[in-house]
Amino acid sequence: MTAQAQPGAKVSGRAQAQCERILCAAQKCFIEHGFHAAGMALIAETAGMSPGLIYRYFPSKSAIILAIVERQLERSRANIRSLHDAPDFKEAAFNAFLLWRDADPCQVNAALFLEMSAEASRDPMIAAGLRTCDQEIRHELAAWLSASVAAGGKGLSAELARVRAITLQTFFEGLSVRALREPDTPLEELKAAIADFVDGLFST
Amino acid sequence: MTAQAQPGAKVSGRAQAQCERILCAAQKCFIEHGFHAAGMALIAETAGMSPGLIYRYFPSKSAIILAIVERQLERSRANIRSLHDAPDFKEAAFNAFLLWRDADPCQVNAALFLEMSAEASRDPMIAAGLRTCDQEIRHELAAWLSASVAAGGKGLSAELARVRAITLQTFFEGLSVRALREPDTPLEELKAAIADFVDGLFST
Amino acid sequence: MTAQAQPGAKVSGRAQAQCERILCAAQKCFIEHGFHAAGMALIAETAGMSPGLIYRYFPSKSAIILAIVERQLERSRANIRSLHDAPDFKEAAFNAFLLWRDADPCQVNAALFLEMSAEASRDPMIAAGLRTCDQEIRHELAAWLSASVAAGGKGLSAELARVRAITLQTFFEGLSVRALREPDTPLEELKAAIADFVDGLFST
Amino acid sequence: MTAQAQPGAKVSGRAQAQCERILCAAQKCFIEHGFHAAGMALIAETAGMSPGLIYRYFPSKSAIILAIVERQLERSRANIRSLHDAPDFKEAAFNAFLLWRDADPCQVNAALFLEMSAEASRDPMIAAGLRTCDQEIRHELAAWLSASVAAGGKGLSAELARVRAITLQTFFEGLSVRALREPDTPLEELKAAIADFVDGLFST
DNA sequence: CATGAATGAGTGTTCATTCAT
DNA sequence: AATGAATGAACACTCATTCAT
Repeated sequence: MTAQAQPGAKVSGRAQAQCERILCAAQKCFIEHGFHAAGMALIAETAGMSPGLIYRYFPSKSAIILAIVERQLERSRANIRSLHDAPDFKEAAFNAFLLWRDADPCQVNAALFLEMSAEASRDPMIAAGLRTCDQEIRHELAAWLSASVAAGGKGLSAELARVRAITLQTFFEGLSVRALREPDTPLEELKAAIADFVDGLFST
Repeated sequence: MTAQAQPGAKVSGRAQAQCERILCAAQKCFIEHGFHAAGMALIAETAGMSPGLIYRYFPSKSAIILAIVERQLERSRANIRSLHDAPDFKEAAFNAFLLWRDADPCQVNAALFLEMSAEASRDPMIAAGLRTCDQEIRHELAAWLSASVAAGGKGLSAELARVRAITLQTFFEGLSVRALREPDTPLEELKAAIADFVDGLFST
Repeated sequence: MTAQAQPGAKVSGRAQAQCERILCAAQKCFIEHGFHAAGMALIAETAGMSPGLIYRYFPSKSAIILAIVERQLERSRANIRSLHDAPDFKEAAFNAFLLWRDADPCQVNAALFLEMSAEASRDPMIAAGLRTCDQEIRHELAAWLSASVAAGGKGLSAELARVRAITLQTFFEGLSVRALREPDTPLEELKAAIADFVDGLFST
Repeated sequence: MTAQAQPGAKVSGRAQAQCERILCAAQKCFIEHGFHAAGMALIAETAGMSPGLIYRYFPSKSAIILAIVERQLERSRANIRSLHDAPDFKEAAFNAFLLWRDADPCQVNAALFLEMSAEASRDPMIAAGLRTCDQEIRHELAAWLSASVAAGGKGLSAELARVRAITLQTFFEGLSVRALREPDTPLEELKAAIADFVDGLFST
């Protein structure tokens, strides 16, 4: 019961807490200024530490992005799993989008999502990380779509589930772009478009 | 009526040609290396001129992006208008995506599209340009959707046309993200997803 | 006759002059502060230009050292060839050492020589450059030693000439070390040691 | 007489042991990576202690080099004294060089020797230390050279002994440079050059 | 109109040194 | 006595932009 209090965990806890501080600060800076414009000095200042200290925890700037991607993977998985219990998918999708758009600075959000996607076209490590992340999320989505209705799923055939997972993923990624390119789009319009999309797919 | 009678136009013609050369070169470089990694020196070399000369036609690197955005607007409008004559929307959508993904260097493509979207979150001028572009495209789409079937349209009500234009736009933007994050996705899978999406929206 | 005035040579002349300025400044800085302690900013300031401009002419700091090494090679060769006409080798050797020790900042001197040797143990490119330089100088020395007395040489057998070239080279390199480790050694003592060394080798 | 009776000495003994560990580790690191490339962190790790602890025994990185120089002085003296008993100086000189070139990590060797010499041109404390070291070694050499043949010496006059000590010292320093600049020189060539040098000096 | 040499502020990263524990 | 996390001032190098020619 007191296992959490063991000294080893304590030490590791300190390091992990520093990593958290750095990742949160980096996310905030990347969102506000973009990946290239956010210098290590700014990230360090935001994290309340010196630039040099960051390199004790991450070997490079790219490694920080990579860590953000990997951290996000688990969060996305949790979000998708929560769909199993959602009474109305249309509502759930809209709420997910809202969270995604206006996430607190310690969550990946739409802006950072695009920033990372753009960076992937240059940095192979980031590209690989994103690819893995996307695949896992798609598998999770397909699992939900092919689960029986009784189990909170949609009861689709395995084949259709795979295709529709792509369709859903694509549309949600499109929403991220929308949020960035026309941030002042009225929410009702987006809600209507989401409804239009979901109704079409799951109408039968 | 004769060209010689308009010396101003002649000069303007040359200037416009230079602008074209710069914009094409810049697009090529941005697509190949990304917005930040493509230096002005590379753009100048690609355009076959000196770096200094670029600044005679564009006040800054951002201004070049802006011009690319605006130039793309007209092209997109033309693309959408061609939908009126397309026999099968599903097929047309897939072909549009292919062009978009593998565009020749003088066309905006998926990679550049995301690059610009990400940049917009920092540069207000680019943001404004993209917003205008998106709106015009959406209006064009809505016009097509609400046109009568006889006129090559879809005969939707004005209200539904507006919503569905957003839905379509969102999905296509999502396809851009897909193309960048998982470039090796089999084309058949994407084609199936596009079909899944279009079938759902226009099934009735 | 006016070939030197051709425009091509003029342009190349400008670039070469800049290279010279950089190399001279770098040599001065390396001698005064050492290779690592002499920052690019200091070299640039010494050369009367901005740091960025150096990189138009040399791709890296190491490349500057390499260029210095290569430039020195030709100078050393010329020095050795002048031995053919020297009436007294003992005198010539001592004078060569004096020049070497107190060279003007645009000549490699003892301090820079050691700096480069030490750096070679880390930078393989510099190591390769120095190796080539040493070999060429040794060959030049051997050629002089095996030339007939009538031709200003020493008339040694080819085999002995090769060995003795190493002996001479080694001793001269030792003089560089001496000049740095005990700079206030009386010149007469060094002159006596040089005489002792030369007398021994060429006594018969 | 008992160690316990001298608590001060005990403490000093521990401190001295720590100093030894640091010096050996530093020498190893300097030889393997060079003076500037060997960081305090690496030295600390090699010595099996924390970086901070080193500063309890040495005020700076330069102080470590200085201590290495001083420690080497005694070792060199011992080496020279062993010449008294050497049957063949030529052989002894070659063996000394081999040891010098491939010394175990707790001995100063050729690479470190040059590293220190180069550093001396900047750091006055190191320069002073090296100067003292060189003088003592030269005196030791001169003493051997002027000792009677019966005593294992060379029986030179005091004056010639002083000069020849410089000659010998210079040549050996030159061998260090050779070892670094052309490490793949065949040993036989160096042996021949050493023989050439020694034969010349001691031929009569 | 056109050049390309020149600028200089800015980048990610390193490392000798310090100090709270 | 000992730790190792933390500092911060460097460093080599880049690149959008300017300007003398």
